[in-house]
Amino acid sequence: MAFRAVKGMNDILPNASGRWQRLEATFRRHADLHGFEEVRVPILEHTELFVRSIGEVTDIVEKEMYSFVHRDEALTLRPEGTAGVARALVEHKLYATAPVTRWYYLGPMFRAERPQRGRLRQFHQAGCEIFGDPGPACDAELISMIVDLLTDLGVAELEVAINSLGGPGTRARYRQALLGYLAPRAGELSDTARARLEANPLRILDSKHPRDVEVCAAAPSILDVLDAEDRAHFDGLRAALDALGTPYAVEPRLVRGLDYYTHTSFEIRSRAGELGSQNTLAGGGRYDAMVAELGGPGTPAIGFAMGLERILLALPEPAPSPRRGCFLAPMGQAATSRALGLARELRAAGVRAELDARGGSLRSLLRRADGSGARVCIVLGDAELGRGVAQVKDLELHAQEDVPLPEVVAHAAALTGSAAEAAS
RNA sequence: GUGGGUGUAGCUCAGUGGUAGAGCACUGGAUUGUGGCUCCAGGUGUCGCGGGUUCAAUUCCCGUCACUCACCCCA
Repeated sequence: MAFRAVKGMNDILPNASGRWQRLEATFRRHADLHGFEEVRVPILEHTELFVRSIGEVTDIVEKEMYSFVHRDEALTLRPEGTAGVARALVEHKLYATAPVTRWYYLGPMFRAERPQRGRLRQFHQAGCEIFGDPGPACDAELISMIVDLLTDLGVAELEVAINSLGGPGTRARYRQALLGYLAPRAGELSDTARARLEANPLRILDSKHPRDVEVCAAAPSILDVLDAEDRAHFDGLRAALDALGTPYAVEPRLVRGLDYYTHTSFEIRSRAGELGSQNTLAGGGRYDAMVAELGGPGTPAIGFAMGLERILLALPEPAPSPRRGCFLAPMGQAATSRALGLARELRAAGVRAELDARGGSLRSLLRRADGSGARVCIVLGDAELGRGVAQVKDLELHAQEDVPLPEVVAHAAALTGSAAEAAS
């Protein structure tokens, strides 16, 4: 094998693309139902955009971005979707057009991490962003939408975790409190956690390292230092989730790795399917400061992204797809000529039609027809041509009949059920 | 980036210090034109790559690469 795909960047072959299409269609439907419209932004952005929005000392920016300089321009393959979408909002001044903007996006993201189950270097996210609504009702609606969407798809064993990171003042205050607790215990922390002590102590809270978990168990909770406004928002979120009937768990140590979150942050996880330890299906939160940071007016915002590969891993095995369309099996030169025209007519009538002109015995032709997944096989040999008919076989019902050539299209359309779809 | 596991047919895997197998898949056939089940037949492998030990390596040793799981991180 001379060439391989780049590590961590997988092909999605036709045997899987059907599942992707269903997943994407379901996401689009739910997003549309909630009033979101699709926005498509570039995969490549100026490196500085991600540094500014995601945060300089985050792992993503420090070591996971595909960055390069091209003709004096520092560019980066997007590691997440929110920054580009927020940039587009500001660049086109769309905050001035409507008080609230609801956008969704879909597409590949890139992070240079070591691949493992549920973690790729090129992976796909679908996400929604709401600009201009300070919440917390819309925060809850977003979370409930994800739960509905995943449930609709068939993902089992969902759990919702929520937390509040408070506003900027709260965050600074909590940072000090946490540092006050952790610094004296630095010796008990893991190496990575200790290294993070100065730069980003909050991140130590969601370490999975047993030592860190133990140390953090008794750490002060951010929920205890929320100010009145933060608390009102968080209480409002909980009340709205209760009103929606969406179960959740409060996790005071839920921090997440992007610096831009304020107030609400959340994660949706599952233990279902073939998910490994990477079991966060969707995550998000409020980022009230980002739009201003990118040069726009102060605009509250919230959003989430979900990992499509992970959702696919969590999904149960799909039912085998039903037989559909026609397989044309001509035998001989004259029959092939006739079949060519027939196939074109079928397609014009909205019937999926596959022509196999390779010839062979009728047995092998039928085997191929069967293997193709077609509902109907149209056999056209010298005997049929001589009588002006085609043999139309229903591969599912094991029924067959000779049909006069002019009626074959209508007959096949009826059998495959394609006519109605084509007409509507 | 750190640690563990695994690399044999298209796929899933077995196997042995003496140059390799099964199942599935694929293709063809089973009274000269009838699919799925059944039966028969058919083929491919640099045994990941490089080096070492040995009369002899797919098997043992070292290195390397790839894949994979976990940490880390996050979707």
